Amino acid sequence: MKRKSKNSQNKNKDFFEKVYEITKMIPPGRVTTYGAIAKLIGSPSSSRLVGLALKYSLRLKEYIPAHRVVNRNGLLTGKHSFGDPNIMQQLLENEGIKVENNKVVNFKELFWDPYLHL
DNA sequence: AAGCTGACTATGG
DNA sequence: GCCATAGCCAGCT
Repeated sequence: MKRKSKNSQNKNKDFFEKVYEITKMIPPGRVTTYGAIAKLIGSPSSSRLVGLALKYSLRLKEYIPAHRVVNRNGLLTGKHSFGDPNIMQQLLENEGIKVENNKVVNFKELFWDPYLHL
């Protein structure tokens, strides 16, 4: 059956969904990076979309531990998207992650590699 | 409907 | 060693 072209809006929503799925995998007290997620999905250069997806994930009814995702420097670049800049840091500290100067302390050690989960 | 934006990252000057 | 630029791609306005 050929489908009408009106369904041409079949866009790759998988990207966002995968981002959500991977983000949910992140264990408490751990953090990962946009690049790692993007690479895991298959588009290492699409790290922006990861952040974008996480931003929109905040609107979702489902809870996504978006605060566990930081940039490759361990910097809380997305803290401002939580409504108030302190929320993200509070969430991280609540899980035992130390944040100093908007940066995750011992980021390298706390980094959770999604590949290890596969 | 078309263009802008963005929670990035790597590279070059 | 810091600032500027380019690539990336889809959802949002």
